[in-house]
Amino acid sequence: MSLRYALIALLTAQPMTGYEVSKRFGASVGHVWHAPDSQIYPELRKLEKEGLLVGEDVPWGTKTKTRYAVTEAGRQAFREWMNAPATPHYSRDPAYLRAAYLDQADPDRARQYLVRQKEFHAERLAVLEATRELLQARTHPVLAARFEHVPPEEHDRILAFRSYAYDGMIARERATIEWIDDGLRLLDTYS
Amino acid sequence: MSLRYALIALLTAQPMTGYEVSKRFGASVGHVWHAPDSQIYPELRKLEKEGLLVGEDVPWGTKTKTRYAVTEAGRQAFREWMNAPATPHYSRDPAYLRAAYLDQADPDRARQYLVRQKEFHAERLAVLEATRELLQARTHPVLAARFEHVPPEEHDRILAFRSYAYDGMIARERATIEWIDDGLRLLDTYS
DNA sequence: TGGCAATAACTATGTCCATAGGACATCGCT
DNA sequence: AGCGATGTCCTATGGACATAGTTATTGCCA
Repeated sequence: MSLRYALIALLTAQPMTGYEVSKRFGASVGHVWHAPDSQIYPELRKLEKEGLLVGEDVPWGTKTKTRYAVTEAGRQAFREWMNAPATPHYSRDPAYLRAAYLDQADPDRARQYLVRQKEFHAERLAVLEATRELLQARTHPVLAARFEHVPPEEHDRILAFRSYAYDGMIARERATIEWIDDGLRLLDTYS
Repeated sequence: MSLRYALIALLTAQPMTGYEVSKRFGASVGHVWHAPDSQIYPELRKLEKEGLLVGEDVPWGTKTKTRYAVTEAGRQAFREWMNAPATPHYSRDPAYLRAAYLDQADPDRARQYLVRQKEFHAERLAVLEATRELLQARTHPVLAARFEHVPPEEHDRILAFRSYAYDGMIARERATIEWIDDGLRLLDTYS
């Protein structure tokens, strides 16, 4: 259920075609809630059918593409979702499952695995930190587009919460990397 | 794909019926990889059909229930999975999405939301810490069952990696709780 | 011994999501 | 004018997962 709100959130910055959504998604809300094209396009159409988005046909070659904009109903639905009570969420991270049974793996493979994991998380950390910089500098394209039609006195507040989300993700990545280092040390101890 | 390995891992401790699996799951591997009954029962049958588990019929009233045990093929599949290269994993936590747009929520609702989230995470933290204690004391039922048929010199190693997984989850919960506290402070600043 | 709670085992249904594509458009080059 | 690279838009398929049930058995005690 979160994808739809991620899409609405993105489209409140500015109207976009499906392709633009799918591109910008990956560099903004997508950090926070990843989704592939194959989910984005159908969901956009579904949201249009439900009246949370309006699609405007734009000529494209001999065909047309659709530019989506958020409707008032869409804004309302988003606000309701934001104001809804919290629902518990089960974390399901395969890394913990593998970690728990790392004693069963070949120690060298286990080490390779952890090193690779560390690389993934280091890369993600770098992307998150870079994006956070862009936000702080107010040059992030989606944020900049949003600021163009939002009164300046709200800018700080918006920026503060966007950054806050990134802070959480960055802290998590850092903690994960430390945890992986612990795992490598554990492997050294027990092999 | 992880559920099946979580189930195999659990069943290597001792053979169990579907019901036992679904109960014990929640107090062990389930912390690491949550799954409801409706996924567990079909997956067990699928694993049996693939030969990774054997089911033995046990009379139960006028009917029978099935007690599952891991086959050698099952152990092998598990080892292969443990030795496979790491695959990236997209984190998808609705909490970050909501956090990013908390400026859109009614401040009181936002505060309620964060407080509730904090409760969830505090509860989960308590469960994880308690389970970790049980592991350390070697009184955790699943671990105890496993130790009965595993040579004593391997006990420490197994315990170390189980604890390691819990350490990671505990660290994550602690970090999340701190992050939520930051969010509450942020709300105070901007409202 | 009849009833009721707790235990045990399982199913149905729909949505979410990942993997893997397919098809047309535009641009720059030769 | 033709060709390939890249950009744009979208689909098909199956498995994973959540929510919400159903049916049978056992134990207990009034």
